[in-house]
Amino acid sequence: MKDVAFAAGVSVTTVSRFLNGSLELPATTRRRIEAAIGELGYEPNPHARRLSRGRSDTIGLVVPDIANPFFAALVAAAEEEADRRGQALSLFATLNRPGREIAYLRMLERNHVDGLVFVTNHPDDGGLAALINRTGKVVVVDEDVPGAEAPKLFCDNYAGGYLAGLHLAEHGHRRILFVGGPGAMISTMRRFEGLRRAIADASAGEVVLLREEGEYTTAFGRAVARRFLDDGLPATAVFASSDEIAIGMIEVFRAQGVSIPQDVSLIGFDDVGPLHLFAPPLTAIRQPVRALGQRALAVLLESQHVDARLGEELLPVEIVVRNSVAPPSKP
Amino acid sequence: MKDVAFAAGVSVTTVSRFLNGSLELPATTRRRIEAAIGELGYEPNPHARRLSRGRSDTIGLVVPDIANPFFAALVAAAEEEADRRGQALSLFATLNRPGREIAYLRMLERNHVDGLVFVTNHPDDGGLAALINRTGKVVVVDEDVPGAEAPKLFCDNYAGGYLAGLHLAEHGHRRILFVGGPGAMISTMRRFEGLRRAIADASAGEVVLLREEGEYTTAFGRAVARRFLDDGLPATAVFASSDEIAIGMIEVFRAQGVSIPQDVSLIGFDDVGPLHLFAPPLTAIRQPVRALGQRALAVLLESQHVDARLGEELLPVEIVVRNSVAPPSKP
DNA sequence: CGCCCTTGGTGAAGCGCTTTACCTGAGTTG
DNA sequence: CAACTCAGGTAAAGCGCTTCACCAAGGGCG
Repeated sequence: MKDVAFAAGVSVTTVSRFLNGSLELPATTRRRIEAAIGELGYEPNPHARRLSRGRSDTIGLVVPDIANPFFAALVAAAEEEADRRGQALSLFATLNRPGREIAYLRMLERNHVDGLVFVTNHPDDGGLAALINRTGKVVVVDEDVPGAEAPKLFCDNYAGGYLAGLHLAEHGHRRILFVGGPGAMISTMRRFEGLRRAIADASAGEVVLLREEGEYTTAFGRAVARRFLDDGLPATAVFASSDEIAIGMIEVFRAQGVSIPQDVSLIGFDDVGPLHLFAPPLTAIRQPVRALGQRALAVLLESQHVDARLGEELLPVEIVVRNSVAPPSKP
Repeated sequence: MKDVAFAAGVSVTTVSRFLNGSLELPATTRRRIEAAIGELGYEPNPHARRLSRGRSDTIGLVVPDIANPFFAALVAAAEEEADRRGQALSLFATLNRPGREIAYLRMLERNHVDGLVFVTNHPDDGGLAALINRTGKVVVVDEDVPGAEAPKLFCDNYAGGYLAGLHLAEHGHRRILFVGGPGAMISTMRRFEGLRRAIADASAGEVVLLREEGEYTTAFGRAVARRFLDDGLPATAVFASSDEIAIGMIEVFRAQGVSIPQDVSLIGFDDVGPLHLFAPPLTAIRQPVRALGQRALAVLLESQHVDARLGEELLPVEIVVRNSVAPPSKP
C-alpha cells in the first residue's frame, strides 16, 4: 500500500481511506490511485486489516456433524447468508468430542471470529451457558442451552409434535410410541408435549403413549425398533423424532418383515433426506432448516449492535403427508 | 501480552517465545508467566499473530453446494482432518454463481487463507486454471480443472464406470443408457469410458450404448427419465452418474409406474444417501468421499513445502450391490 | 474584507504479536 | 586464569493496515 501511495503521489492514508470509501476524491487522483493499484497488482492484506479494525468479518458456525443432512442444509443456508452479507464462514464440527464446544467458544472469546452460530446436540452442565454469557455474540440455534442469555432460534417443536399427534389420532391410533432424542433437550421435550396434547385433544377415551429417548442416530433407531419388535408391537404407530431415527427403525422393520403402514404406522421429523423415495414414502414433519440457517446469520449480525438478546424465535414447521401412516389394522 | 510480561517481570519477547515454545525457561519464570496469564485472563490475539507470521492456519474449502450430501460428506471429512491438524476451515459455496470461484481464488491470493481445497462442477474456460497456477497452494478435488498445475485428487471414475458396466453386462444387459453430468468433466468422460470398456470386454456381439449428459441434479434426472419413457424404453438398464440423477429418475419412473428392476435396471453413483431404503434398494458405485476430504487436506498441507505438485491421485471406488439390477425381461 | 466552511488531503500513532540480533553472567575447559 | 559456552534472557524493528487529529487552500457569505 505504501508503494501504491508512492506511485500515485499521495499518502497511504489517502489510499486507505479511498479504498474504504471514507474519502471522496476528485477523478484525477482516484485514477492515479487505481492505476497504481493495477500496475502493482496490489491486494490489501486482510490480516493487517483485521488487526487494525479489531474484527475479522468472519463468523463461526459450530455444529455437531456436518455430514448429517440436517446440519448440512443448515450450514449451506448459513453460508449463503453469510456470503450475502460479506462475511466469511468458519466451520467447526464437534462430533461429540467432549470439550470441543468449549474450545470453539473460547476461540470466539479470542476474537478469532466476530460471532458464533452455535448448534449443540447434548445437554449442558452449565459450563457452556456460562461461557456463552461471558462472550456475547452467540446465537443458539436448533437446540437450547438453558441459562444462556443469547438470541435463540428454534423450530416450533411443540407444533411439530402436535401436527404429528393430530395426524396419527385422525387415523385412529390410540397406542403410540414416541422415539425422541436426548430426553433433556427441548426438541425432545417439546415434541413430546405437542404429541401428547394433540392426542389428548383429538382422541376420546384411553390412550397409551410410550416413550423412548436416546440419540438422534440410526443406531438408536435400530435399537428401539428391535426392542419394539421384541415387545410384540406394543403400539400401532411410531413418531420418530428425526430422519436418522426413522431410517434406523425402517431398516429393522424391513429386515424383520414388518411392513409400514400395514403393521405399524410411522411418522418422521426433519424431512431433509429423500424420504419420498422410501418404501413407503415417509410422512414427516418438515423442519424449516434453510430458514433456520439464514435467520441465524441475520440475528447474529443484527444483534451485533442492538441488544436484542434474550427471547427465542420459533420458526414454523409443516407436515408433509405421504404414505407411511394408515389406520391401525387391529385397533 | 505486555501486561503479562510486566506482571511476570519479563519482557514481551520472553512471553511470546515461551508461548511459542521457542524458549526453554526455568520452572520459576515459567510459573510466574503462567500465573500472570491466569490472573489477567490473557488470550493471544490471533489477528496480530497472523499478521506477524504472515499466515492464518486457516484453509479454505470451495465446493459447489454444501447441502448436497456428497459435498456435505466431503466437507465433513475435510473439517475433521483440518481440525486434527490444527487448522481452521473456511467454507465457501459457489452455488453456480458465476465468478464466485474466481473470487474465492483471489481471496487465497490475498492471503486470506493459507491454502484452498477446490471442488468445481463445471468446465473451465482457462481462467480458473491460470489463476490456480498463479496462486499455488491449491489442491483440485473431485473434478479436474484442466491445465491447472496442482495436486489433483479424484475418485477412480474409470474403475467406477467399469464396475457398473461389468455388473450390468453380467446381468445380460446389451442396451444401456449412460446418464452423466456435464460432458466436458472428467467424471463424466471417465465413467463413460469405463462403462464402454466393461461392456466391450464382457459382452460378445452387438451392444447399444446410449448417452445423455447434463447436470448432476434431480431435475436433469427427471428430464432424462421422461425422455427415456417417451422414447419407449430404448434401453434395459440405466447407469445414473450420481445419486441426484438417480433420485430424479426414480421419481419419474415411479410416477409413471415403471418398476425397477423389472422394467428397467438402474445403477447409481456416489452412494452417500440412504439408497438402501429406496424401493428397491439401489445398487450403486460407492465413492470414497471421506477419504477424498481427508486426503485433500493432507495433500494440501504436505505439499506446502515439498513441491509434490502435478500428478493426480486416484482413490478407489467399490460397487455396492443391492436390488435395482436384474436381467432384462425382454433381452 | 475577514471569517468560516468545505474539499482534499497528511503524519503518525496505534493494533498485538513475532523475530532477529544481541547481551549478560555463570559455569567449563584447556 | 583467560577464553569460551550456553542458558536465559532483552530491545526494537517490523507485519500492513486504519484512524485520529490536523492542516492548507479555495470559495461563499455577511
